[in-house]
Amino acid sequence: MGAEDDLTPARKTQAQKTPAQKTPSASGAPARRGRKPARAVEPDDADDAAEASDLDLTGLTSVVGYTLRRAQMAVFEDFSARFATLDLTPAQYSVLLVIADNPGRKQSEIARVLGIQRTNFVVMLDQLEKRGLAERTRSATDARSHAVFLTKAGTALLNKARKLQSAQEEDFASLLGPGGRDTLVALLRKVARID
Amino acid sequence: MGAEDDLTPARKTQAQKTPAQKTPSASGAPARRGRKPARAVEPDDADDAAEASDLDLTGLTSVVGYTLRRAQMAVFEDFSARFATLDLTPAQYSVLLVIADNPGRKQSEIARVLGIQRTNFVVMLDQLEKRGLAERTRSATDARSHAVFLTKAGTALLNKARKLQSAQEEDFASLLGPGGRDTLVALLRKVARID
DNA sequence: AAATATTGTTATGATCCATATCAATTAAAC
DNA sequence: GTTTAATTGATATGGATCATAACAATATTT
Repeated sequence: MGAEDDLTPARKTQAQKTPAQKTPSASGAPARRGRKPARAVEPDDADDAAEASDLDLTGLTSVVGYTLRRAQMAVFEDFSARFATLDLTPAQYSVLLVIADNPGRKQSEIARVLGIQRTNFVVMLDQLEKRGLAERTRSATDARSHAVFLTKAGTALLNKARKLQSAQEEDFASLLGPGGRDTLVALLRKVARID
Repeated sequence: MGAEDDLTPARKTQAQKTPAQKTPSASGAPARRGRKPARAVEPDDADDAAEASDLDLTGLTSVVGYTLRRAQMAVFEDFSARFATLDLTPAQYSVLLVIADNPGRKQSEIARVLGIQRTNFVVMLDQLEKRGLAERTRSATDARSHAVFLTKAGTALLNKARKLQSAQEEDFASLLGPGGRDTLVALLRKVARID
């Protein structure tokens, strides 16, 4: 594929999309036809954006799949913003972490455990290798496979990344309460069927 | 402009690797964050992403972002399998649901509340309209905007979908325990900052 | 030795998401 | 009331992600 694509640190990372909400069009339009939200459990509302539109979202906000997707998008965005200075995507971070914890394993093993197709993992590794963060070495026992390691630079970058990541986890902890974060992770692991 | 895509209702619904686990019991060992599983002899582990390899994943399995992503992928896959007969993607289901609860609203409103760019929403609506599930009507008060409604067929399909969706939620409830599902949704809403 | 499987790789297409741009229309400024 | 700005729907386009087919080199099985 070649090309000197990477090195572009600026992904998108632009967040807020609902800054201003014009006043709901008057003209006697039927504002709401569905039923009211009638929300029961909601500790903290007192925000903007949410009430910006008076659309009824109650059909979705208690659906696991939908809240999962929205949460993932929000967390992904937050992650990207934090890691912009390191120019690391969430996927790249996960790769570095797994390599660090499992040095010398085959490409296909790293890819599989992360749920990445080994064919797509090739390009990911290419990029990390091009940036001098990871390296492939030929296995002595199997000439087909490549043993994957982190370079010194890769380890150094990963350590910086770990700190940013810890900060994010702490923010989750303070957002969700003491055991809230742990509970969330435990529930998600069950749903994802990892471990 | 834009070719006809395909009229074939049968999308792709790629190879399903996890054919809907209806048996949600599976409450085996909860949250083992220890070392390797020691792997008892059981190589016929049907599932691919299984931890057939003894790689160390502990660096990731307690990260909110990673577990979120894996959970979302798993749920998405499960959803797609369940909804294959209806030929509905999760995104399409969410659109139908919001339209049903908010009939007559503008495209841009529906899109915004779902976090979809209004430019991308155009194509989504095109497809739903082509299938006779939704329809646009010109607003009498504002010649720019289109009021969106479900057709009879759209309502009928949505009702079928709701049942499948309820079944999925029930499976989550039995997988995660009594209040587990509700707790998960509440936590995810906080993280996603919806409501 | 021949057939088969694994590993890394390339190429390709599909899907999703974001941006720039545009025409029609409405709202706001003057 | 005319000019200017904002909104709405739409098209085109590029990037990122993901899946599949095909292939060469090597290893394993028969």
